[in-house]
Amino acid sequence: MARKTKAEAELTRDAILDAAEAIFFEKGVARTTLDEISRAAGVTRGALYWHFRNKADVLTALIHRVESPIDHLLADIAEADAGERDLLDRTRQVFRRVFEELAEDTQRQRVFTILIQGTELVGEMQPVQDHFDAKGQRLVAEIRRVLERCRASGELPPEVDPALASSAVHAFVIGIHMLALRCGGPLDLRCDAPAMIDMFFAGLARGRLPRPENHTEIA
Amino acid sequence: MARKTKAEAELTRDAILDAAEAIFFEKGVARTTLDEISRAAGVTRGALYWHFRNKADVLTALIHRVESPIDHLLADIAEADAGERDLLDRTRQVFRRVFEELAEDTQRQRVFTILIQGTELVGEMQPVQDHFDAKGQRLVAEIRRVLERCRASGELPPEVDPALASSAVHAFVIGIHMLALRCGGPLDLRCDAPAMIDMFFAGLARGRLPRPENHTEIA
DNA sequence: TTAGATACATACATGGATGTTTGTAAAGAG
DNA sequence: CTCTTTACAAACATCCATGTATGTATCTAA
Repeated sequence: MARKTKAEAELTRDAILDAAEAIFFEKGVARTTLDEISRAAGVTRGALYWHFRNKADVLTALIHRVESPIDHLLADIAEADAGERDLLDRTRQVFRRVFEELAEDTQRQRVFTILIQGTELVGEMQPVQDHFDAKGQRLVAEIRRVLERCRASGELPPEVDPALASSAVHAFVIGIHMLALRCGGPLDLRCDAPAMIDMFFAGLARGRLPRPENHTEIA
Repeated sequence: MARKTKAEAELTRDAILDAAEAIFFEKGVARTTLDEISRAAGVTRGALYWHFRNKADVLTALIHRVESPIDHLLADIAEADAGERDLLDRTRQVFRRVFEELAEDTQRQRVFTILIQGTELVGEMQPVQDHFDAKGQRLVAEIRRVLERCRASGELPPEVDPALASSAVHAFVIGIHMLALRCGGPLDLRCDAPAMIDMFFAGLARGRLPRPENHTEIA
């Protein structure tokens, strides 16, 4: 085969990564073969093994293509930290921007989705995934009804949107699960998680707590 | 081989599930072979294939062993909904209990960890996972410093614990990513995510917003 | 008591993905 | 201009996990 120039070689490398990103995204990493990737990139496995050592190497290269958003966050926070006034509000804006920028960057979205994909539930396990998703939707709907009643009764301030808040509760609960259960999870289920729940609900109620004797400690 | 009685057969089935749970937990689903599972259970693959159709069937059986915590949640919320007063506070207690009970149930913890495991980063991808974990820790530390300054300056009420709140922000951000990026993600990055960030920070500040003109809309 | 079903173990058949090796035509260095 | 290196393609070797088929001893029901 005709040897390519350096620029062309870099082009095929990118093509391989693009193909891997697309196939990993829709089939999951474990169920994707190196032959599929190279074939989708218009080359053979020979090319792939020239540029990468194995599948894991391809994946790490994919990750390195999108600069870590946490780095981004850290830099922005440091910048916000340098200012003098409205520090909290500027930090809020930093976090807003993280998601606004992620919304524009579909490549980063795909790579993150690949990394997040739990247990490769795609394929044979798809019904399980769908089942869990449906349960989540029902949960959000229930919480929303509760929060609407709370706002009507004045337990919740009127500026809190029940629809948004219910989704927020869902996200919060999911996030706590992630941090507590995933490897190196720095969160303690017994102590941190309940305290964080209290904090979140106190924030929703703007700090207006009900009767203090109603607070149950761990039995 | 001597045929077992029904009770004994059910025992080997449980042994297979126990073994699968342990090995899935430490090696991930994709990198675990059915031979490992049956061997760890003290039987051969013949027994496994008698009780289950394939690996996915084993995994679904594992999931069904722990009743869905979302069902739990839904039931508890419905129960709380039935009451008359302090609805918000009782809902808060329901969510507290979810994590308190999860903390006691190590089996459910393992199954959930198996399901959550992202892209089977175990094995060759472990350094990537560790790298991300470290980044997360640094992020929490930075946020904590910012929140401490905010509390000192009065932007944050004194009852908000910066250490806890920083971890909460982390969990919240992770959860939003999950809901927005994962299959069937019901969250919109452009609209919902920033709004939820605003809501969270407003809750931290107990609704005390800074200058309103400081709120940036999506550029 | 016996015929069939059960609960496995064992052996086999197969594919399919990986890693490696070899071939090769052109690029690039001197 | 040639010699080496590059950037792959193509063929090979190998293994390993899966699925299935078969064997078989016991349980169980009639």
